[in-house]
Amino acid sequence: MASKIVDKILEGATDLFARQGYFGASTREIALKCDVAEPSIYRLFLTKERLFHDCLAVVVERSLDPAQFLSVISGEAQESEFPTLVAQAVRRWYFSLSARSARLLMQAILSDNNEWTEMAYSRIEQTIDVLSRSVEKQAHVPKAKAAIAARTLIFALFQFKIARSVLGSVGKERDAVDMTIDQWLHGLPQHVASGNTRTGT
Amino acid sequence: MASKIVDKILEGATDLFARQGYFGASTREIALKCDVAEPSIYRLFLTKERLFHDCLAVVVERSLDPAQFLSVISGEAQESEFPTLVAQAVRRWYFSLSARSARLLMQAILSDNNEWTEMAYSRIEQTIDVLSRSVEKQAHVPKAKAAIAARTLIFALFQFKIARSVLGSVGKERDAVDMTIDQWLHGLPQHVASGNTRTGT
Amino acid sequence: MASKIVDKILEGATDLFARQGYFGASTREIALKCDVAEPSIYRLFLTKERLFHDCLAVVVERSLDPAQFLSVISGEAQESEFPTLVAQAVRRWYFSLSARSARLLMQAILSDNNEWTEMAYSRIEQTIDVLSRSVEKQAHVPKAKAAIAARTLIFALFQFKIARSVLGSVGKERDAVDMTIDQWLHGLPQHVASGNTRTGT
Amino acid sequence: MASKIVDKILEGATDLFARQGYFGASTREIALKCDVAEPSIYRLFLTKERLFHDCLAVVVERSLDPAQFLSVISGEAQESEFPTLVAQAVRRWYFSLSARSARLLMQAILSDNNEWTEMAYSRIEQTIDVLSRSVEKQAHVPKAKAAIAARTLIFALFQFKIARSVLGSVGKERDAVDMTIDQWLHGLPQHVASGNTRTGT
DNA sequence: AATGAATGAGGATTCATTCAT
DNA sequence: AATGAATGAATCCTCATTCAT
Repeated sequence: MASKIVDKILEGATDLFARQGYFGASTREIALKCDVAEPSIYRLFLTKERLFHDCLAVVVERSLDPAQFLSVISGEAQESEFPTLVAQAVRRWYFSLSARSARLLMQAILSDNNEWTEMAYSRIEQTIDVLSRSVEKQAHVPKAKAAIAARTLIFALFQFKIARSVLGSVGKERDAVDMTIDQWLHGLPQHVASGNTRTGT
Repeated sequence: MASKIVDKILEGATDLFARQGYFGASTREIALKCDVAEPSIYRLFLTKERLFHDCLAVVVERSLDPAQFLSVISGEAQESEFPTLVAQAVRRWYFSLSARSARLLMQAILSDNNEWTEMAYSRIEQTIDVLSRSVEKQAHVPKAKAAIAARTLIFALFQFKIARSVLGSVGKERDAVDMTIDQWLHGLPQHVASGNTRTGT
Repeated sequence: MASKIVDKILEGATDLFARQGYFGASTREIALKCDVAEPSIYRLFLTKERLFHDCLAVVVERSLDPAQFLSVISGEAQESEFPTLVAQAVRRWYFSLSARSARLLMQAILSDNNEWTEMAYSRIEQTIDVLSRSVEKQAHVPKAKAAIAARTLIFALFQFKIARSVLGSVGKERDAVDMTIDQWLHGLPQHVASGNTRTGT
Repeated sequence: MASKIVDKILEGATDLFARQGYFGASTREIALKCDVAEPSIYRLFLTKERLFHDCLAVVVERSLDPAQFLSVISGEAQESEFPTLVAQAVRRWYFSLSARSARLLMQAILSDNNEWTEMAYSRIEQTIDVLSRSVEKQAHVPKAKAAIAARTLIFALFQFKIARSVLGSVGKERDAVDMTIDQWLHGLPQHVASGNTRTGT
C-alpha cells in the first residue's frame, strides 16, 4: 500500500519530466500534479535527481525490452519465417513505447547527466544488438552490415516516435511503421523477401 | 563591429543551450561563459526566450540547408548517376550538422515551445521532402514508398548524429554514414544499383 | 497561531509602504524588517501587489469607519445636540486614523493602480456622504451645500493628518482639530450655533 | 538653445514622476518619453534625485505662487471688497495648479526625502500664511482662528485638486471651488458677508 | 553636446530542500 | 506516514549609472 504514493509520484513526475525536461519541471509542479505534498517526494526519493533517475528506470524497464524482442524475433512463440518474425518483433518494440516514454528517454539522452544518457541509450543499443545478430544469422548478412542495418531501422523508428510524440499527430502511424519495416527488410543486403509481414500485433 | 558581442553571445549561448537545454542553462552562466555582463544579453536579445530562438535560428540557417541538398542531389554541379548524387547530398547534409547543432535542434524539438519544435522539424522535413521527391523521380519509386524511405534515412542519420554528439564518441563516423547510405540505396524498392557512391566530400 | 506571521508581515509592510511607497519599499527590505524570509511573503501573499492590497485593506478596514461615524453622528449612544454629535464623530474619525495609515492611504491614492485609488477614496467619500446627509437633515442645509461643506471639512482634516504624519510634528493637534471643527460648524449656512462641543474623546 | 533639451526632460520627467512617483518612474522610461538618450539626463542633472528635485522646483516655482496670491488678495490691481478679493485670489491660486503639479507636490510630500517634503509644504504654508494674515486684518478675526481657517480652506482645496487629478473626473470643478470658497467666507468668525464673489478669472 | 554600449547592484519571484508537527 | 511552514540560493530581468566615441 505504501507504494501507492510512490507510484502516483512516479507517474506524474514522468509526465512532467517527459514534457518539460529535468529543469523545466519543478518539484512543486510535480507535487501539485500528483496531489501530494512536496516533502513526500523527498521522503520517498530523497532528491529531485533521484526522482528523475527512478522515473527513467521505470520507463526503461517497461519499454523497449530487448529480452522480449529477442524472444519474439527468435520465434520462440511460433514458427514463422524470418521476415515475419522481424516485423513482429520490431512492431512490438515500437508500439510498446509510449509517446511519453519516448520523450523521457530522449530527455535523458540530451541531459548532461552521463548516467541517464547511458541508461537510455544502452537499452536501445541492446535491441540494436539483438536485431543485428538476428539479421546476421537469419539473413546471412555480414556482421558489419547487419549492425548498420539494425541501427538504421531502430534509430529511424525511435526518431519517428519522438516526432509523433512531439507533434501530437495521429493517424497512419501503424501503416508508416509497417511500411518502414517492409522496406527495410527489402533493402537487407541479401535481398530477403519481404512478402506480407503483417501477422497480428 | 557591433555584432561582435552579439556573435559572442550567440556562440556561448548555443553551446550551453545545446548541452543543458533551455531551462538548464541560466543567463548568468551564459554571460559568464561569454565573458559579458548579463544585462548585455537583455539589451541585445530582450529575453532569454528570444535568445534561445535566435540561437536556434542561426543553427537552423547554417545547417541542414534543404536548398543546398536539392542543388547537390539534382546534379546541378556535376553529371553523375543518381546513387552517387544522393550519397553526396546526404553526406553533405549530415556533415554540415555539428554535434552541438544537432543537440540544440533536439532540445528545441523536445521543448514545450511549439514555435521552436516546428522551426527545428520543418527544416528536417524539408530535406526529407526533397529527398523523397528525388527518389520518386530518379528511382521511379511510388510516392508513398519514396516518402517512407526518405524519412527513414534522414531520421536514422539525425538520431545517429545525436547519439554521437551525446556520447562524445569519435572514429568511424564517416564509414558508418557511408555504409548506411549505401545500404539504404540498396534497399530502395526498385533496386537501384548502389555501386561505389563515394566521390569526394 | 498561523496568522502570527501574516500579521507580522502586514505590520512591517504597512510601515514601509506608508513611508516609501509601493515602489520604494522592496520585498527584501520588508522581509528584513519583519524578520521573515522573503519567500514567506510570497507563500502568504503571492505577490508584492497583493501584499500592498492587503495592507491597504487592513488599514481601510481599521480606520475611518463610516459606519461608526454614522452611529456616533446620529446620536445612537447618547442624547446630544447636533453640533456636539458632529464634533464627536469627526474627532473620532480623525483620531482613529494613525499617521501611518494616512500615509498609506495617500500612497494608494497616488498610485497608478485604480483599484487602490478607489479603495482609499471610496472610504473617505462614504464618510463625506454620511456627514453630508447629517448636515442636510439636522442643520436644514440644502443638499448641494451640505455636500460641499462636508467634503471641505473631511478633506481639510485628511490633508492635515498627512501633513502632521509627514512632518513628524507633535503638539496641539487636538486643539487644532477642535478649532477646525468648531469653526466649520460656525460656518454652516444656517448658522448652527456652535457652543462648547467638547465632550470626552 | 541648450536649455531646449533641459526643458524637454523636465517636462517629461515631471509627467512621469507625478503619475508614478520617484521610484515608479525609471530613468529609462523618462529618457524614452522625452525622446532623449539616458546619459543626457545624467549630463544635465547628474542624478535621478537631482532631476526629481529640479522638476519639483519648477513646479513649485510655477504654481501656487504666494506673492501673486498676496498681490491679488491685497487688492493691488483693483478696488474691491475683501470677500471678492479673497475669492479671486483663492480661485487663481487653485486654478494655477495643474493636476500634474498637484500630484508631483503630493509625491514630494509623501517621499521619504525631507528636503522635497519641505519644498512642497513650505510653498503651501506660505499661501496659508498670506491668507491667514489677510483674514486677520481684513475680517478682524483673531490670529489663531484666522490661521485655522486659512489652513482649512487651502488644505481642503489642495486635497480636492489631488482627488480630481487622480480620479480623472471633469466638470463642475469651477462651481465646486466657488461654492467651497463662498461657504468658507460665510463661516468666517466675524460673519463676513459673502455676496456674489465671482468676478472674472 | 549627445549617445550607443556596457555593467554592478539590486528588483521580484521561484527553486530545491529541510524542519516541526 | 504525511504535510504545512519556512528558507538560502538562485532564477530572470531591470535599475541607475558610467564609459567610449
